[in-house]
Amino acid sequence: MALKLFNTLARSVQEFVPLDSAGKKVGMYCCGPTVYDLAHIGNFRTFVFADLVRRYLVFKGYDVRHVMNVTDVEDKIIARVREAKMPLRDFTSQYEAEFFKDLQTLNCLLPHDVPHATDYIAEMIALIEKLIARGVAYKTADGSVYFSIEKYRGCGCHYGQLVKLNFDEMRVGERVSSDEYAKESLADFALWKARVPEDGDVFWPSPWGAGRPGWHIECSAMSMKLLGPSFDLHLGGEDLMFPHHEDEIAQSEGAGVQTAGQRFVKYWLHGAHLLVEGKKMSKSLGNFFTLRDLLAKGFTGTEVRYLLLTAHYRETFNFTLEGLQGARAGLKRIYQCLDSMRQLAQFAPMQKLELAPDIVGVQAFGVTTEPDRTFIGRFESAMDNDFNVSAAWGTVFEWVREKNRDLSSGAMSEKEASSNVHSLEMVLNVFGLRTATFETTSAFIKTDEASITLDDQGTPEPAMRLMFEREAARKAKDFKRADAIRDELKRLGWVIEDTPNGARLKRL
RNA sequence: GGCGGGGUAGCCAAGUGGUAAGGCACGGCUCUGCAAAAGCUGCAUUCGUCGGUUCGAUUCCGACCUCCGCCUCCA
Repeated sequence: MALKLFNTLARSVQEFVPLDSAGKKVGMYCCGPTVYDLAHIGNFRTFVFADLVRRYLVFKGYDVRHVMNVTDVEDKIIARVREAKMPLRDFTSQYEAEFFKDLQTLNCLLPHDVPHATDYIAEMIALIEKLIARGVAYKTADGSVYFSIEKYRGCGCHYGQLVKLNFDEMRVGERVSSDEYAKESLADFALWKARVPEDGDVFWPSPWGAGRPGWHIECSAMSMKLLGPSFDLHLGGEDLMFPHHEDEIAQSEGAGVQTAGQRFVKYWLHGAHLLVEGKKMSKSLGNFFTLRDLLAKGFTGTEVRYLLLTAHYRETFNFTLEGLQGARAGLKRIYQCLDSMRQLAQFAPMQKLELAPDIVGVQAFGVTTEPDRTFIGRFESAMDNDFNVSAAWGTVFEWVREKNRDLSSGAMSEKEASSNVHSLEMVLNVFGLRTATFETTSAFIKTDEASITLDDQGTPEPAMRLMFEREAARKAKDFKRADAIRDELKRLGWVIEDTPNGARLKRL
């Protein structure tokens, strides 16, 4: 089955065919964070989507190289650095650390490369020199360098590939009075900005004098350095289409480094923004959420991730706390099913957060079981259709109901359970949601005629003791006592479930 | 003003020229000492409005209403 995706370049859905002649290697670049503040939930929608794309490509058998930049020099950062009176790196590294912490909470795989803009100044300068040499960039009197849209278009290049632009409204020769720089045309954009006093210590030497890079050049320089002048996928939020991505194309293709007939990027994917409670996020509306805000409300990264992955990436998504509550319930349903099947298949407790995105097989009874190909196939054809996660979840929930039915009627063998666990974990792994069951299940008492055994998964002593006491009370038909213990456990944050095989303790 | 994306049950959200997936919430039932979990079951004669094409449209076309995004700060 072939993956089809919406390529902004073509404004249509296209079959994904990697540039690699072997059809195996895939280069993927995602515009990363600008580290001047904590990232918000909207930013993470984009990064979680990128992570999904990567995981799905790996699932499809591709060898993916994922690059995500960190923008650590830029106007807003410089302004904040001045306020904070801190060295640039000290300032940006604190937000960068928080960003990666959040990314991990959301169970996003670390990109293979995380280039920092400030580490690639030399590459940017080299690229700018190439652009000047080819006549599509020019230096101004103050020592800045601009990209000339007019010259670029003059060489037969197309500016306006991702968005339709109306050049009649971008009159050449006009000046924006607020712009302190002297560029030839309004549409031109800065490749290199000459140093100004407000920049403080933030500047680098260059052939045109001290200064700092423009906003777009870093992505061109770093992506081409790490993935080559032509690569497969470039993703980012929809707002980056113009001007950021458009300018990236201009700079990268304007340098003439691609081989004939090749583009800078073959497929551009843009994720839609999200609204919070139906409105654009803003601090004054009180609907501005960082990940830590949501964690403080008692939600987990897993739940947030799941919610972000329930809607199609090209649709505006309305993020609400009510939705998050619903996400919790839905996810719980899936994990409950997985958990019961694991129990039946007698798997060892799940190991903590595993970062490898590929899952080859699940071990049970010393053998690797085969997944349910029908289910996986349904999931795959949904995802192949431009990452139609809603349809994919539909197949998952239908399958879960079917498995629950088998589970309760006793129609599922241990071996089938093992295969089903394998199947569900493969799918959950693509969503980056494979790892969370250990958060819910913690202890299980098996109550045979002869003995009581405990399958402990790190449950604290008091909860376990109460579970035993309740089990004893139930055997003695002292239900009043048993119910009192259940309430007590609830106060401690545990819910107890009586199953045909014994009691089970779960985190609330 | 230009360009683009939407409006599907209480909420979220797929989808198709042939009569509306899935999840959450809610109600009933089964199971249970009681619960929980799970299962079964009920829950949009209808897909923003009005026209048109068609044997048939939520799906195609047109107009309108409305929400949102981008138009050089922005995931």
